[in-house]
Amino acid sequence: MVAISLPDGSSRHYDGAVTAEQVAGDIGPGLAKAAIVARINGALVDLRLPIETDANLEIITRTSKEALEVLRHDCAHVLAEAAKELWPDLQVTIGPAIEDGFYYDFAKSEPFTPEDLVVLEKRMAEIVARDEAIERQVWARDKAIDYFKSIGEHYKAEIIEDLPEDEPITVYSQGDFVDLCRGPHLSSTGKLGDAFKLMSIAGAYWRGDHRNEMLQRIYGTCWRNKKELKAYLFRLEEAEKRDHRRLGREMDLFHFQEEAAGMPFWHPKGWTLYRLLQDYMRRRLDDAGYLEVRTPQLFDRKFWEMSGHWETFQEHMYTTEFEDRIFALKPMNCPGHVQIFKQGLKSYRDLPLRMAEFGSCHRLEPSGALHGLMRVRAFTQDDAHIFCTVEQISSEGKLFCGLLQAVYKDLGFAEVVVKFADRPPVRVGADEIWDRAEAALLEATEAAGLEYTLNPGEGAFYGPKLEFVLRDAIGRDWQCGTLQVDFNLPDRLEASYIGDDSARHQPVMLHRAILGSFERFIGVMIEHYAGRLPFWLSPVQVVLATITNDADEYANLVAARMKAAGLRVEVDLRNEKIGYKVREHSLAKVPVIAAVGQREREENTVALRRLGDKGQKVSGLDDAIAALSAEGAIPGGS
RNA sequence: GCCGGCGUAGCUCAGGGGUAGAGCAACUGAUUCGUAAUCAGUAGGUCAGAGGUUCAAUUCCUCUCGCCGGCACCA
Repeated sequence: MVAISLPDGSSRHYDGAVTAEQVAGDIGPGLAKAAIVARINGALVDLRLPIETDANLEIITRTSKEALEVLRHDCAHVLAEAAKELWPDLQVTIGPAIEDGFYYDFAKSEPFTPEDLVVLEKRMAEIVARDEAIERQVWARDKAIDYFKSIGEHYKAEIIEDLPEDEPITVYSQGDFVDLCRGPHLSSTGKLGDAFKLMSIAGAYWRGDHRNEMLQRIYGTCWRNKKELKAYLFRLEEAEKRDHRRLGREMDLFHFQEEAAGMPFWHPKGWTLYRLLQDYMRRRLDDAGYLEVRTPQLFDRKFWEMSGHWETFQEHMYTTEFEDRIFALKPMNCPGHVQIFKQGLKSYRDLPLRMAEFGSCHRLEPSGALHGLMRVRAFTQDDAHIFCTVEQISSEGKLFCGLLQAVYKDLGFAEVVVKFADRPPVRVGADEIWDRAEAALLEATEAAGLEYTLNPGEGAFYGPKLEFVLRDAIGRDWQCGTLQVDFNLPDRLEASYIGDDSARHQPVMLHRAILGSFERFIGVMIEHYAGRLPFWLSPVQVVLATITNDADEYANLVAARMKAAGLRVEVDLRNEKIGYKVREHSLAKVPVIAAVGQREREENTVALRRLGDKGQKVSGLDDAIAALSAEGAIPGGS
């Protein structure tokens, strides 16, 4: 007897082994049809896997969340089958489900073309229409290796060779296509449906290692139904509209050009935004007891050898040579800050010493890594180093987490995820110091009320770190802030302080940044807000648009008063219709358009139109100015 | 850096071995208008750069640079 317990608490009994497919059929034909896979005792398995002992069973249907991953994985297999049919000489490798879809990596001598995607997609639809049964088999290791070698699938054979000895080799077949796979899979290709689409062709290294050969990756997306697919494609279009590179041009914030690849040119409006953010950060840091400094851009190579950066990052540093010496543009600020710390003798009474710099850095990033403001070669960090004792790590960490949360909140990011990265296998420092540092950092995180996930073994070689990840308005994650504990650099650069025991001690250095870099953070903000920045950060807060020339004088007067109240105002006196002006300034994402005509002039009012609103609100001039300047106040003020 | 794609006016894009075209923007003029495009006219280009093939190259080929999609990298 096999007893199958179902999620509703009921159970069914069978004389012998049974499959989830049979159980679903017994419950009802509708369920059998909708079934995708089964969850047996917590693990997802094929519908046709025999259940031989008592078990908890849940039928996963198309509508359930877990179905998506299976559908996507199956879609990858159908893609592989289609590719194999169309190009029998290519080799298949791996093809997992990923967020929003799947990919499959192929080894093929000729590159795929965009037209190939169309042909592949058509063939995939045919395979779905064939409704081929998908069958699972367990093979002996040697047999599997021999088989895949015999059909010329050397990558597959390599994967099997590297699988742990005790891992069962499961092989799935659909039609003539046989693939090594852990599963689970649908019971037949017909269940895949038609809500999939091939998206792009890309290159990818075999096993993710740049020393290996490049494979050709095809990305696709797959959903439970056409409606979801359509919604996803729409979402992509919307995301494209908020691309900071596009908005940067449309809003006239910045540009790039090839003579300075990866180094932004900030236009007046973009620089206004940059300055507003910097002023805000500067005040936040002042209030939090940081001391701002400025260090040189160019250092003798020997300096970077001492700090240890030359050895690792030489290739990624800009250098120049004169008087037989090599100099490098600073790629980071830490060693410079240590030099300031080392000036004069420091006492334990000086600690914690919080040293901040809006440090301009240059890194020779690989050409393929550049991406708008998100990855640049010239950038400015909101960098600071806290020199403190081991005992102070916790309290300083907590203070920092609090500051970071306040800043993110002011900048409009409510969701912050924290990753705690602890000691890596290769590291410096005694284990007992690591114990204390990790404990202190964790304590600080918890005390700050931040939720965190563990990132085991991912800490820096010199100490544990926290990574702060922002979630933006459309659900994308951006790692911006960081807090790193460093035992190494103070040692290498011989920083010390005199303790209360009159002996020399080595300070701990906390590296920390909130924005990460101004450039990248501004990029993230532009995308988060889709260009519609908060009022206090808008480069132009109000445009005064006249309806006819009769109102020119009044418009200038209103603008002057608004400017006097600290608002950033532009005047549009052009001889254009108000509808035209509204459209233009709306597209430029100006938050408030103040229209003035004869009526406003006579009544001493302004007609305020908010970006995105349909109508406008007429208010008295004094009220409007008072309200707008209150709204424009920089948050977090003391 | 690697794989693939792309590079034509400020922007979005069409074209194609016989030295270029549209819409929007710009400029000029008319219009003075009440909330997301007023009308007309004018001007605008070493077709990314350098070589090569050809009687002739923006078009075909090679290289370089840049950008885009990924991968790798990210102190």
